[in-house]
Amino acid sequence: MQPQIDKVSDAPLREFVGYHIKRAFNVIQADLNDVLSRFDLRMISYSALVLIVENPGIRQSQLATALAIERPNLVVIIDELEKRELITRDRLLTDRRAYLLQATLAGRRLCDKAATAVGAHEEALFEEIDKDTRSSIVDALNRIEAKSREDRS
Amino acid sequence: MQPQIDKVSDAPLREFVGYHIKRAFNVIQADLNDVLSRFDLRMISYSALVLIVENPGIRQSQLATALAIERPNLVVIIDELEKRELITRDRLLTDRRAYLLQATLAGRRLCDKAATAVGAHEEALFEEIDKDTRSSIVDALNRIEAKSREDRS
DNA sequence: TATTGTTATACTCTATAACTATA
DNA sequence: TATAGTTATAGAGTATAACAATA
Repeated sequence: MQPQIDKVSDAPLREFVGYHIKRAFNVIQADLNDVLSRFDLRMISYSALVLIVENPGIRQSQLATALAIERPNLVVIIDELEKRELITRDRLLTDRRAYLLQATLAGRRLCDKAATAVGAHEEALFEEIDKDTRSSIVDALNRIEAKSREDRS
Repeated sequence: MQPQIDKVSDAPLREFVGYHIKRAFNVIQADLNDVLSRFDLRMISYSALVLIVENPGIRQSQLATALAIERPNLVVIIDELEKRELITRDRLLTDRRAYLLQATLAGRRLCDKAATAVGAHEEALFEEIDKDTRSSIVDALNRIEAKSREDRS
């Protein structure tokens, strides 16, 4: 007799918290990109826009570091935001190698609208989870992040 | 005067739990792939091997569904596991379109060794987080996953 | 000599259409 | 006609090397 499976069990993987984090993140990312598509943004271009709004005059290299992506991969993202006139890219007068990034009024407005939509989407996803649980989750996730920084040092 | 940024603030992004989940997941994935590279496995091929060990006789289409990847993308993963003689791929006698996947002894042994290493790696990452907090995190993540399933229905 | 931003390129992951062999 | 697995291919996302301009 050949063995056959009726219902697939992923029990051994469910033992790992990381597995649950991956599955939840897949859901969150799909939802988020769905929300952001209404503004012609993706997760990465939205994050870039938010950081430029929050940090007027940020350099491309600083932005790449903050987004944890390589400098070459940022170029096309910045190109697009600039072409849509959501940001400006000006030479730094005291160091003409660098560009300073700033959001335009249109950029700040789009960022606000997108942030509201993203916030509503988060609230819907997390509505069953009370504030205390959320902050203990965030605290735990921050500890994991910190863990990797201490490994690298 | 041109505005310049000394220290980049990602405060607006940190408001979103999803942002923390993404950052933590990046750390977990990098660490996990590092651990698995010792066994010449990646996250996806390890997950596939675990599910084949746990579900002897699983079909490729069932495995693709469980891994949440498309059938074409599974082929190359299965090819590699078969070439390494970690799994066997046999025709189902009652439906000669389908393949049944089973782990070999070598496959089960590698899976065990890898699972031990992955478990140790998880334990190190989560050591500061007590059992109760872990299970409340897993519970919350499961609710988020369930949320997306109810949206799609 | 080192750094900022850029170009070219490659590798992984993922998604879709179309094919084959079976049902 | 529908399904299981396959092939080919294309699109994201990400990584490295090498370049021009500037420091």
